[in-house]
Amino acid sequence: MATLHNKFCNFTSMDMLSIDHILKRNQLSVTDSRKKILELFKEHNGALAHNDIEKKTGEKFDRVTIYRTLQTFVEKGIIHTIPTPDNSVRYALCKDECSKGHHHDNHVHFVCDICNVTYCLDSVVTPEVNLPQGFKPSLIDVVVTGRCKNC
Amino acid sequence: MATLHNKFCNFTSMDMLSIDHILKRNQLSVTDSRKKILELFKEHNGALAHNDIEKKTGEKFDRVTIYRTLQTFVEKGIIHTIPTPDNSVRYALCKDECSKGHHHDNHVHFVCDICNVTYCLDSVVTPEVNLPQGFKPSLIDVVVTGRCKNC
DNA sequence: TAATTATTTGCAACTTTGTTGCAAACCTAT
DNA sequence: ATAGGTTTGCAACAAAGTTGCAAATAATTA
Ligand SMILES: [Mn+2]
Ligand SMILES: [Mn+2]
Ligand SMILES: [Zn+2]
Ligand SMILES: [Zn+2]
Repeated sequence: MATLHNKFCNFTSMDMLSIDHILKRNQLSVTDSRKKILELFKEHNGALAHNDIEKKTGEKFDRVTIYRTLQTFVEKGIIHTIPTPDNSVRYALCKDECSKGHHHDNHVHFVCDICNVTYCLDSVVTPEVNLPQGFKPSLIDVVVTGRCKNC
Repeated sequence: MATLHNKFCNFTSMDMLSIDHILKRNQLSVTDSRKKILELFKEHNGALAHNDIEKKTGEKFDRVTIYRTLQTFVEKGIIHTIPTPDNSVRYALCKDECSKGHHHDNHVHFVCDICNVTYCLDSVVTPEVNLPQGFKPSLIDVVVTGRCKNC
């Protein structure tokens, strides 16, 4: 397996192919901004906020483009949103099962108070909740705040 | 028990006293804006966003005052915040056990997709979550979205 | 009750975050 | 290589949130 080595990217060619593939699979044209933002999600182990992406890409892309790219990715089921107590939307990569308008990210999220990293705890399945009579759930978000394993 | 009847308020004198009492108990001076905002929370059965309060109070108070009042109330444990998937902070009255810097609102929240009302489901206690090794929870937010009992 | 002190408010000015329309640039397919 | 559809960046705007400070209000003291 060949490895690409330029100063901007420490991805293997397989990773690159997979990024292109994710876009194509979702009928999205392969553009610089979409590739770069997907790369960021792949290399960053945790969730990213709009602002994180803006910083990590430097001045490379317009703010509007980032907003639109994130929207598109959410719609296509490539990333999902995570509500947080401090009310800043964060985004993380979906598993392969998610698709256009159909998310299946039924895992618990953890936001570290100290390092501020947001984890997708894929192994922790969203618990059952017994709602009062008449309430019909369609989505359950569980966000745990505390001290993470690295802090 | 006497009842106050003017066009602005359908509160009993007991309610009014209790509003004053909540403020005094928390070492807050009793001002028009604080009384009015607390009143809104008492009469509205559900959570309110900053914007709801701005609308319901008309032009009566400055936007900044509302921001500061909500902050103060959260700090004192009079209201608590509710994270929502659409990322608009909402606030709801705490039970009496909450106090300065020490919230005990361990109940599930429900946001209706249709009428958009946010409920504190006081009877539904936050479920246990088994976190992976090394993660120490300090707060668990459970937000359920769906169709409410009135929709 | 009146004067004094401490707290809160409103305003202005500003920053950050998010939205929209449109022409130029880019990607894809022929 | 070209044509057609899509995406991007820009500009202009709207909404949300923050800060400093002087004036107004509430609490305390005399
Ligand atoms: Mn996740
Ligand atoms: Mn609540
Ligand atoms: Zn941490
Ligand atoms: Zn409803």
